[in-house]
Amino acid sequence: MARKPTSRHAEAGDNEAVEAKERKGLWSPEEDERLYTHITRCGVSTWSSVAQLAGKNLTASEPLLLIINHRLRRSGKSCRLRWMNYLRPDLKKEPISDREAETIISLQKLLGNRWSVIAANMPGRTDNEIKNYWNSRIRKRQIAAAGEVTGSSDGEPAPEGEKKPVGTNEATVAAASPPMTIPARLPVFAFQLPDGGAGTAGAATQLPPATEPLMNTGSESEVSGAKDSRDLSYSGGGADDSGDMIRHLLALDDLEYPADLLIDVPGLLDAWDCEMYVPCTFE
DNA sequence: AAGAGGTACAACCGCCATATG
DNA sequence: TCATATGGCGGTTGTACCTCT
Repeated sequence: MARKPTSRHAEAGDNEAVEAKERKGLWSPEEDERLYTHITRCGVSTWSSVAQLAGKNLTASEPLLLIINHRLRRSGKSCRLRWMNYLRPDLKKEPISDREAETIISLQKLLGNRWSVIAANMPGRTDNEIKNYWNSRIRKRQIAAAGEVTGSSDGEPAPEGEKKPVGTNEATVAAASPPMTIPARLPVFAFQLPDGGAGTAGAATQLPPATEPLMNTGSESEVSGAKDSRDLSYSGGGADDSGDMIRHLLALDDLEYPADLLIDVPGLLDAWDCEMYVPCTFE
């Protein structure tokens, strides 16, 4: 949710002409536009160069001072953060769904606070977003639930703020009552077998647990590979909704399957949302 | 209506890993 | 091999906004 630029923006803006210092604080719409325009047109070589060049698309005849004034006085890190967490066109704008919350809980249990890895398996979501969600909602609820278990709580209901933003399943799982339920295959990728009709959605549960692939994301190249594969996730009821297709959820280590078997639809969690596989108990 | 307190979220900070010269 | 630059990550903070009293 974009917040309205605050007075801090105006103050900073007033000083822009005379102050060449690096800016901090919330990004103004103008800064966003400059950064977005620059990256979509020119891409990113290095973030520090983006910070210097964004907004510099002025003619060579522009006075130097004008160029400087239009330049983004943001650090490369700040530019990267803004792009990754807010401006990227593939980001989902809608609130985190119940299913996504369940995924977050499951993956956090598996991986700990490796938010970037968790985010890599949730297309359209950023590590920052997931981290914030965890810290502001799920963790508090778990703490509250733990308090109830130990009897230290006076039966106080889960922290309200929970105008029920997430589902009851999530609340149940978050109640710190193992064994928790997680999918047999983490919903990373989906594909369609060529011999349609030879199985059911439940077949997914016969595959081995997918704990390994997520542990294999040690290198950045692997992680970026996962990003590239996001378009391959399954959407129940797609164009070819014959109903007798076999759809299996794949994990990162299953990518040796021919690419043409992969169904090109957006949204990793669509498969989850369509309940095309059956969760199983995981110790 | 106004203030207090809570929540959600954007952004910063510090550390670490990697790349480059 | 070392120094420096850069990018990435997780933890944390600051604050706009919301809800309650």
